Amino acid sequence: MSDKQKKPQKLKARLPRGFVDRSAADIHATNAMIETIRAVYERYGFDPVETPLFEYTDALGKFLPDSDRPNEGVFSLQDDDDQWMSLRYDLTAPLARHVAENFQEIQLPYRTYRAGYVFRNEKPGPGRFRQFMQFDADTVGAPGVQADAEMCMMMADTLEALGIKRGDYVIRVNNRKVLDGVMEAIGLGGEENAGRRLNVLRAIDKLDKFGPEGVTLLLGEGRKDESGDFTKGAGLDPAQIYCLEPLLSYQTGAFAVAGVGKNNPMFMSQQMAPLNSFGDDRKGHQIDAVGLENALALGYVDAMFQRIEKTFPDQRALFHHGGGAFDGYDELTRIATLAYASGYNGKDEPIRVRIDPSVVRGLEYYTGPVYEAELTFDVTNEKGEKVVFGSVGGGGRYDGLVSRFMGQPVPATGFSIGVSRLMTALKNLGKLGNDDVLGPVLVTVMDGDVEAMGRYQRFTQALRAEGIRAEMYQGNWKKFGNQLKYADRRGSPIAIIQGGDERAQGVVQIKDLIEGKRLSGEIEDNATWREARVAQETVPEAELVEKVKAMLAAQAEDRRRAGA
RNA sequence: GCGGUUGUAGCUCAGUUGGUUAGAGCGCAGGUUUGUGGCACCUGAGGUCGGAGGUUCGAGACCCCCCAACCGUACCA
Repeated sequence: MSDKQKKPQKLKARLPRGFVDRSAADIHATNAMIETIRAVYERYGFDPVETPLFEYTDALGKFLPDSDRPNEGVFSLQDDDDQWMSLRYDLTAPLARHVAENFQEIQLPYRTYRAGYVFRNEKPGPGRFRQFMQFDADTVGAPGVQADAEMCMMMADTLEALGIKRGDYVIRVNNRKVLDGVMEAIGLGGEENAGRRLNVLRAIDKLDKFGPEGVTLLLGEGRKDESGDFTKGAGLDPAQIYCLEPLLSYQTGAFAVAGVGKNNPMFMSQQMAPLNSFGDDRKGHQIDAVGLENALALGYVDAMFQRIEKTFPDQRALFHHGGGAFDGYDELTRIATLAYASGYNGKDEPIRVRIDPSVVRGLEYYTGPVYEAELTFDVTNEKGEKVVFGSVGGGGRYDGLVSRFMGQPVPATGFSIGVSRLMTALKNLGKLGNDDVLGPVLVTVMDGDVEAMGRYQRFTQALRAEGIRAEMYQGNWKKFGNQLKYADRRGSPIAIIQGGDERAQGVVQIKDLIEGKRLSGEIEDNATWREARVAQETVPEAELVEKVKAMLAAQAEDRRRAGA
């Protein structure tokens, strides 16, 4: 031991990586958002249900506990009976467990919603946390695509209820059967190719990030990123990539020139005259049923099928009645029809539910339609850069998830809204209250004896009884300046002051802190400022509450005018 | 996991080719003022210079290893 005494190392105050503390303003804003979303879901006839944050690990997914750590990606711990438990990473798997466990009591179709935190043990990034809130809605026990179509419409309604304008968002819809069929056709079917299929889906999923060129590289040999790091590709050959190309070149407004001939479908950009694209009238009738844009999208899918059929002629069964890819196409057509019939893609308004074959979405358990809510306006981030905000929620059909727990098939479809992420977007849109919560009226303490304190407390309670936020100063009352400083920092609108002089006369001082702050700009000298006692009124004790009410009302009116 | 960048006070950052006791602004605390917010002035607290080792008479700086954060990439059921 040396003579030099080291100071004891102070504990470092630090938040775990990927977690956040939430401020009062944030909590108020979140509550308001959740209430808005909830109202929409309720209107659609959905009922709430709540499940706990923990589930047995095996109920959550395909992962099974092995060694110390059951699996990456989830937070897990071992119960005292050695069973592995995990924090939920989404709200869908716990719902499936709930339904399976209470199957007797639940009336199908079961329409339900719930909001809550989910946890992912992953590397956090900007806007990505390890704990975040989701708000889900699901319909369990409804096999038809009308359930999926309704989910898309409800997502659209929800975004609009939150103040996002039509045209500033779009619900993009695809069908896993289409992607699965396409991959099967180009020789990626079967259990032995599961890994490659996953790689292909992952590559396509990065379309918005890397563009068609980047994804083409990922489908083939691989791609080098900015830092020089090389990402290995899916290893497809040129013929296979040729078949997948249409998925990559599809974009908002793109369409296929199917009519050039079944033997030579072409894919062109949106500048071409759209109606001419239907050289044969086989698709023409769809415009009346699904609207122009989705008719084009469906035509595009059809044209892609033709290209693949031509390249792999022995796979043609997949793309006709009874084939998987055709099923997917057919379901997409029906969703588009339902949306159009319900007025969701009106003639003179921006499209809301858009068929888009490039949507991949959640890689594992989806079995049919998948959908994604995307914001389409530009967002400026903290660094002043323009970024595309992208997806704020999504979902799809998961017919296999409940039946994992039971012997019979239980179809289900549902979606999830990323509450935190959507809130960031709403902030950027200015749709979310920068309106800070008003601080409490502060009853200051001039004298610290019990009798005086009792009076101050009585004032405070009288204000509270009228529904006014109020508090008596709880800090060191001897420093009076600090009391007003405190009120100022807290955003208190009004301070109540009663010292010995006022007490003797049975009056109180009511100080308008907001008006006072404004006037302080006009006073240079500190002494003058202190003497002036600006924006203060003296009223009899009995009129305290009424006067405060009047003053608050006047302040509210000022704010309203300034905001308008 | 892989690649790159960066680690100095609560925060944002200076710190010269290696040279005495590591600085500033903001914030915080106290005071001018035990009856009035802002502004001003005065005073003070606050540092294992991310950690360990090495080179050197001497390291915040140079070298090596480790750690962490950030960005990109991969994974994200």
